[in-house]
Amino acid sequence: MEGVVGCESANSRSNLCALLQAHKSSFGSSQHPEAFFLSGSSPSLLGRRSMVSFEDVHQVNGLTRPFFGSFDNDGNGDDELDEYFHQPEKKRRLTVDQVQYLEKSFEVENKLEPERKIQLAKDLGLQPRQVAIWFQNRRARWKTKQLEKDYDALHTTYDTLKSDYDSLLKEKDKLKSEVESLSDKLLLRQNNGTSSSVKDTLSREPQEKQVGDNDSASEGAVSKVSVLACKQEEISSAKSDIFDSESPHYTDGVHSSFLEAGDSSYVFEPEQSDLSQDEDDNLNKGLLTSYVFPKLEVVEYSDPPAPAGFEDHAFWSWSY
DNA sequence: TTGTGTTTTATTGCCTCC
DNA sequence: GGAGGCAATAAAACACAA
Repeated sequence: MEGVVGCESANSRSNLCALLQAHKSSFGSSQHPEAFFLSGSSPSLLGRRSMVSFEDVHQVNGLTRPFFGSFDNDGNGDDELDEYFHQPEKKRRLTVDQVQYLEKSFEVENKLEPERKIQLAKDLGLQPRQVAIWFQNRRARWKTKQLEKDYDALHTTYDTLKSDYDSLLKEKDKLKSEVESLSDKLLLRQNNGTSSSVKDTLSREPQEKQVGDNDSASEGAVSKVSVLACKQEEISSAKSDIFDSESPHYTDGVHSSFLEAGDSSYVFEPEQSDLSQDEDDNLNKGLLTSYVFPKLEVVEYSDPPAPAGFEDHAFWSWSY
């Protein structure tokens, strides 16, 4: 038989050992020590830090006592008590049944009111303190699991957003190069010495398109840029789900015409583009804006989420 | 069998609440 | 000031590969 008597000599809050010894001497052979703790004696007598387990009193030679029953006198008498009280302290695992019972109780309510604790202890043949410790440790495990779940969910969200962002970035680069090549073409046409002004050239272009003399590259660029605008709107709305309107990352109401800022890269990137340096270019781009891309508006977009991790982002926050 | 990593039980110290 | 909760940690029990 293994008994557990834990006495914390340094514990000023509990004079448990003295209590136990005093109580032991008062035990008759017909009275089980558990009755001291479970039959209405105030558990507070034990003090908060006390740890006295009688769970193994009935576990003689590997026989597990029934823990749902009452604490009947097993009739072993003083010898067993003596043996019990002189066992070295040993940590004992709860039985599978005890754990299952506690798990079910935990599912119902993961906090433990004093009455429930006493009742559980009674049902399981454990000390109230052991039940409390089990719940405390169980809450800690539950919390860890929750953190892992939350982390996984956030990571999945992050991966999705990142892949969306990457594909948009590729598309943006592709469109950027198309815009550049079209601008070059336009410049070329302008420099070829036509008698008409650039403006005339530009204003003629829609009619050319209407009669079928279409520049497929230009048309493609228009449609693709429109697609880009739509996608950016999607991103904007997705972002607004994450950042609130007061977020410094979101410049509410600040919309720019595409290329108006003289920088075709501003869609995602704040850095300057080479194109913005050329004044003639700017003129042409302004014309392009008013003609080729008259309705294209782009919400200014903050820096993309860093791929190397998302811990630093303000929107990754835990809530319980 | 033994070394090692993981899980479970229990303690300690600090904090908050009443 | 006592009771109870939590984080950190110790230590026993357990699992498992070599």
